[in-house]
Amino acid sequence: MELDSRYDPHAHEAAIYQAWLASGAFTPDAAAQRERFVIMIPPPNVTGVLHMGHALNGTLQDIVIRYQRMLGKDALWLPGTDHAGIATQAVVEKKLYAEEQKTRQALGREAFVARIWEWKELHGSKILEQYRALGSSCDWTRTRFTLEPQMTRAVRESFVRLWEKGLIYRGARLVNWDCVLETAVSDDEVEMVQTRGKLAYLRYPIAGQPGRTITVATTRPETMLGDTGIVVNPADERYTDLIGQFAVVPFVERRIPILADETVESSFGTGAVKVTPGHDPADYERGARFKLPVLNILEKNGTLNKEGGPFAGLPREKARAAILKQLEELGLLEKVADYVHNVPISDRSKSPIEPLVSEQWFVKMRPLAVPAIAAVKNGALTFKPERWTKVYLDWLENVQDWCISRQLWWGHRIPVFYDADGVGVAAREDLAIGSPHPVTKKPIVRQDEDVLDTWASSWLWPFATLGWPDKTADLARFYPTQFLSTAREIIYLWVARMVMAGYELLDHLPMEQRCPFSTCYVHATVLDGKGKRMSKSAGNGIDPLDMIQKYGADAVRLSLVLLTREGQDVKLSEDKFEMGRRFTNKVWNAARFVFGHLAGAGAELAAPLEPTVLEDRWILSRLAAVQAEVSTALDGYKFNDAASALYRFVWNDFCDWYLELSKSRLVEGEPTRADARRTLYAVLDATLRLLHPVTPFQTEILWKALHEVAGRTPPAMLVRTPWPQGAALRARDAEAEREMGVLQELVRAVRNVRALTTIGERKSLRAVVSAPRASDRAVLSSSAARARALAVLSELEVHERAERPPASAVGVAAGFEVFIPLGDGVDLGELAATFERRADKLQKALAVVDLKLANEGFLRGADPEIIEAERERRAESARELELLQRNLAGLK
RNA sequence: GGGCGAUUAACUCAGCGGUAGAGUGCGUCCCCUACAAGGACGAGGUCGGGGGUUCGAAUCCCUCAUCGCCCA
Repeated sequence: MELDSRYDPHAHEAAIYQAWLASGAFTPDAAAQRERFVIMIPPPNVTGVLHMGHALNGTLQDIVIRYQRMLGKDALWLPGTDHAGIATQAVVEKKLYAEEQKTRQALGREAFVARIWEWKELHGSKILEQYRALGSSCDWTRTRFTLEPQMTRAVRESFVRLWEKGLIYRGARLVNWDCVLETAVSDDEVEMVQTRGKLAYLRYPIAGQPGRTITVATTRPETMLGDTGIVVNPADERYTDLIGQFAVVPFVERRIPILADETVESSFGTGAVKVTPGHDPADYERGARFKLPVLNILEKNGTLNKEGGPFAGLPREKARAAILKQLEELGLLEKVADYVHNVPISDRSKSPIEPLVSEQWFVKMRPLAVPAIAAVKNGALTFKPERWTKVYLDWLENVQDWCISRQLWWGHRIPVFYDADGVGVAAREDLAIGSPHPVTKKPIVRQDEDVLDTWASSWLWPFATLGWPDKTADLARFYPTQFLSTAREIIYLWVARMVMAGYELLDHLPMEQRCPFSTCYVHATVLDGKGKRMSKSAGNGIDPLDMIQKYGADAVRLSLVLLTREGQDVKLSEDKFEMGRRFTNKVWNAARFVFGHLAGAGAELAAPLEPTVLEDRWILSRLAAVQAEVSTALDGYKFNDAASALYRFVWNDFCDWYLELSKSRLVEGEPTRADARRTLYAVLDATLRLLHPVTPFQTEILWKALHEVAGRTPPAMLVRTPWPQGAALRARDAEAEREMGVLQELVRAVRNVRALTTIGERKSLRAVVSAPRASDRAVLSSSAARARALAVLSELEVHERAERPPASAVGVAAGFEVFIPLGDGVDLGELAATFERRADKLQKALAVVDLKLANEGFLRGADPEIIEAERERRAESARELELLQRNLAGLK
């Protein structure tokens, strides 16, 4: 295979992905009886497009699943999408209106839902295709959708079970109401948007005290029509005498009580607070405490209803303006001040949410929360990073009942059927109109119109996707799962609910097997270069597909992982992806080099690897070290540690030193050529495996090429090749690492001299080393050829003690000097300046160490090894300082 | 209002009790048949401020400041 000198991801990615699919590598082997490892994808919205958060999360999951697969586990990453009730309905509704000027009502429920399905079939797999572009090794044969028939069965089963246990009830509650889409929406579909608004100060006359008023401040003046009380802090002297009196709401002339409430903050507004239980969550609670009536002043579309008195029929914005105007005319508007506050905005319609009391279905959450709380306390569930445990627990310990009904058409229709008296019953199978009500025996007249919140299906995701409620083979084999990676904002909405559902519904399993996943990894939030959250509305997003297009999927994956430390947010700008591209190009070229020298080596490679040459022993030792580092990191989901260890190994050890050292041995006739080739082959082989979870495409291509050039048939695609471990690796070799360290010091010292004088890079030099330590001399003598090659030396003399030849430059390493005779006319000024700086630093370091070693407390308190290390360090520094100072004079 | 996190080189971030590190950027030099998307070398930090614990603090504790996120 001829390889370009530049890595071009586009030339290969699509074909590689197809080959993976064709090989069936992503589908766990049905016959296998191995340990399993399962990840359920957090299902993205069908309407969604891949954003950087998905790309990061997808990368992390893919790294885990590929690693586990290579470890020999039966690995399953199950993909799918979420029907995203309100979002999807809104998309199609908008499209219908834009293209045909039709409302969904005009079309009718059945036809409209059919339209959504059409849309879904056409566009619903887009985001999953984007996951493929990233390289995700999902088992696409098991792709799920939260609204498919199997999921509907699961949803109905769960609903009926909860119903039968009395955990589902219907009631009037305050919910987030979207007046445009005319549905309740969940808290997560509401965004708090900081808004410059107005704070209006309204005067309410006091009943029976003509001329006297009490002033309340509000950002939503129109809600005054629903006021049923006023509260003041009992300690607030301004209002003491008014407590127990009544105020009169203008326009509707309602008498409302003035009550004492210690929770009122006297510093806000006027210290007197109007209470509108029908249209404000805090007031709803306050009203409940004081048993104030709940008044609803709004129609479902946001216009004022008959409670609005003179303003009935007006849309809320118009009512607000009209009320302010009329209050002003009546002298009841004290003032209007500018005020910055948070306004709840519906994500879907972008209209302000109105808290509204309406009849909804609820799930009692308290009983479900109990085992979910126990799960983290008994270790069945672990969060990473660990601090998210608290967020999870806080929510569960204060959990509110869950409003599961939505006034939408797209979703799982609530399986409750009513008789003529309105008595409802939940049923697993549809009850036909006219059939007898199972309890009352009267004919069924209708099914509930509402659908369920999307989370009421996605909370079943970890097991409904495997066939539950049926006891399928998949369910038995793959539940519970091991790893869930998700965004922090859905810890309660989704994570906590899945845990609840697992414990509540998988009652055929013992308690310790019910938790749907054992590790919940909360990944970083992706921010833009300035530290703001990426969002479509802010327009500061970076499209991952653009980046994949530009830099390649591997580069995007690697960059994301290198940039994201555990649990910390990541600031991303486009240029960051260069890092990944450079690295993939580096790997590519290193491999090209190896391939170039492996051609025709087939027979040689078959011999066992018995390294005797220093650099071979050294690189194999480094390989063992990086394997251990990467394995430990991945076992602990420390993606950044794994990627940076690989980055350093490939670039700084393998490319910078090993490949350079191998060059002179790869010439025909060199005695250690076969060893070098075998080592190159072994190291590249293992390195590709170690890199594969992070950069799967490129390593797969190179894997194939490596085997081709070696004249071997790869046993399998890299994707299903074992992780290098055990006997596949050599043990660490401390002696080789030490010796290599000495060689590297010499080479650096010579290069340093070249750079700081005008000698240049290529001129061959004679070098004389003065090395008092026998161990250094031994290494340098036996490695003279290596040193000559790397430092471009014509000659290397090694002495125990050598005098500095006249007119020579000098390099100083920790334990030895290297003299380079130059003849006259070479400027050594810069070299001298560097020596001075180094000497200066060493002197300071020495002073610190001396202070330490003179400190009795240190000698008494510190570990003996630490003290020993400090003494060695002192000696080393002193030696180096002496060498620098001795040579400094001669350089001037 | 409650909670969480961040603050280390010009930038982005590692390090989290015992010699301050990387990548990018910057400067100088180098196209030698793996790679100029490269190589070599170098400059550059009183680890946000102030207290405390300790023989020893970027690292642990307290406090302040600034920025960000979540919840109410």
